[in-house]
Amino acid sequence: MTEKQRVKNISDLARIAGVSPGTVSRALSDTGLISQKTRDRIKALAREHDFRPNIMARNLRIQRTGAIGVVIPLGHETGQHISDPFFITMLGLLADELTERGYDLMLSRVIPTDGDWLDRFVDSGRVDGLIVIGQSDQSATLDRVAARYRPLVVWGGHSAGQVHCSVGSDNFAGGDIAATHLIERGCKRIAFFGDSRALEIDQRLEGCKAAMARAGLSDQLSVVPAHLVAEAAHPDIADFLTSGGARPQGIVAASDVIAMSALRVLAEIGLSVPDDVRLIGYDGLALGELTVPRLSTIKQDLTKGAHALVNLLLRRIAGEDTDSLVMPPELVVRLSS
Amino acid sequence: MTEKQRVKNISDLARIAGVSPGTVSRALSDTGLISQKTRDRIKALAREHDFRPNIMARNLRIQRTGAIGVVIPLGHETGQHISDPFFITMLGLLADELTERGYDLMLSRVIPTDGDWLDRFVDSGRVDGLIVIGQSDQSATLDRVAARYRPLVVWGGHSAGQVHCSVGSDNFAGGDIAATHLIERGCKRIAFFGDSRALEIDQRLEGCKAAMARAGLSDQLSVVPAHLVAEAAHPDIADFLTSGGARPQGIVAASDVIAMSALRVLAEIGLSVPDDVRLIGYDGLALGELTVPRLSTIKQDLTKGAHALVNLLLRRIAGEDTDSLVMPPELVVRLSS
DNA sequence: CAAAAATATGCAATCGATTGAAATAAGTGC
DNA sequence: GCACTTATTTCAATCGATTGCATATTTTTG
Repeated sequence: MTEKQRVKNISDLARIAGVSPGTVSRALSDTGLISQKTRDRIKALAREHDFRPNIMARNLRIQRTGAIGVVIPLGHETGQHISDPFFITMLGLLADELTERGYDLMLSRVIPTDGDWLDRFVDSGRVDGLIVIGQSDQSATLDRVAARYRPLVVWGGHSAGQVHCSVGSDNFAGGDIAATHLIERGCKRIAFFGDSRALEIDQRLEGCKAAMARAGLSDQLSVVPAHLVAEAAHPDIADFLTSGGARPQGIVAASDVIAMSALRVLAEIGLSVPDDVRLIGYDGLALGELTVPRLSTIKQDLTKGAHALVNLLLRRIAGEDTDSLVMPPELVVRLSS
Repeated sequence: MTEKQRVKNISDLARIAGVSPGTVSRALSDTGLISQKTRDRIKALAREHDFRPNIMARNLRIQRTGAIGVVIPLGHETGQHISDPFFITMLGLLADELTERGYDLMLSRVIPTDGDWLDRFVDSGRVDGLIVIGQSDQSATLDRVAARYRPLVVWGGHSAGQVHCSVGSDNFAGGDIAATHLIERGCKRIAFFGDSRALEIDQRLEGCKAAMARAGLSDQLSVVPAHLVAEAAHPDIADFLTSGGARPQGIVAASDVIAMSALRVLAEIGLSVPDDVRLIGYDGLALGELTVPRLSTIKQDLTKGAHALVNLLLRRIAGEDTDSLVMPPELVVRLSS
């Protein structure tokens, strides 16, 4: 009650407690060595004056920030904003994982204009480690930085010879599964919607191609480089579907959001899903449950992914070297295919 | 090339340059006083050794962190995750605004279990200011903390006598507009989908009630406390619509995501939108463009909102006192109503 | 009961950049 | 060439917590 003078640092508290600052520090941080009695007394005192040690000073001294950077590079996208629900899902999961482990999450969206964006972040000393969500078209940059900066993990595709540590689903397999599924349902002409400049998407496309080839339908695949951002994807898709070419019987969308765009365009031009056109998305977002018809999709286990990302990162921070993780994707058949 | 010894601090660089650390500091930070010549020389040297001043030390000395906390309290929600695209949209915009102004964004999701969650964050000294997205049911906590901690702004509803500084749209007006719109289209029985424990949602509901009262339809409004989280909202809505009560002619959903859930349930039970039931959402998310039929909604200008949040926060950090901002919502009529 | 061992606390250097005041160098006027 | 500004640069204290080492206090033990 009688808050004579605000206790602003460890020395103030030390004075009040009649001990040295060092003792207070040790007492508060439970670094053995201090008798139970004084420890309790100091802790009580700290609570009473609601004193919390200054984090910046602590960070400086122990040389860690307690924060992990989460970066979303939007290299191949001209659109300004992160509008893909995929990101928030991943972000929410990462926030959970990191919080649980006592780390803060520092968010940064980046539109890589030069090859320097990642270096700047890494060297800023703001974070103890970095999680990059999606390679976009920045694999080279990621590899270069990963070679000198250990605590870096990436959500996304895995490619042979890649230097950086990545976690993701097997995009090639996913693309293959998606196309195979459509083929099994009788589709011959298939369109792939997605911009293959991004690594993961390219891999999904390659998977589709493999499936088509196996079925002897290689020449039946059209590729539409639809934007990831919903608003931008719409015209891409509309142009393709109304351009008068042979109408696809099946569509593999590189993300659930693109699939939703497609769903709307199809409705607008009066095609029924799945009767006229079969459609399958990619990601397995909760959103896919809300569409009409509910969206078939290739599901990535993001919970497991976020968990793995954080695990690997912490091991790397500890100095360990870690392998990439490729998780199997899962076909979820709902009503759109 | 001959990187004899890594330059890790300002003193190392000072030694190389043959000047004092103070001079290096001033040269690098463009604090006048240093001759153009040495300044250029030191900057060149810094670039050459790619040296960047240690941020933690800087922060400690100048007593600011350069980071703004963004908190999403999920008080009234039992669901575990942030799955509302509204958040990512807001988050993306805030990231833009903050980055532009040289601040980092520290993300934190909180499930308030005690009344202490906000204090902990505020006192942690990790951030220079705090943006809270949505009051949830934590208005009291927000008011209490705002009384002692200036740099705090909240996205959400504004209520008379509120202590904390908020930015948001006029939820009451929005609810009123939504209901009025449906009434004008001939709806008499109207249902409101949303959990009114959250302040903003309660205000939207009150707006609806006002509109209904004006039209002499007060007894025709049913309220369904649907969850914000999409997965959880679905059964809430399905139960209501299939419970055999009089079917509503119009639905006001408290968010676009809830509206999407409703859209799906309506499709499942074979009701057509807008022919059998008219539906309007709230938020004005890009997502609403992707639904079939495209979603009518009450649009909040989130870009302006994010801009205002950051502006007000920075003014508060500077010591100024600021008023809350209530923005007018806008009716966007698409095809669902 | 003294010596040895164990435990508790204090002391002071350290992390790395910033900044007010003091010192030095350069420039100006007469 | 001297006194006097003015422009640069250096010095040293500071931000606040941590921690190796030294010292003081207790406890144990022979």
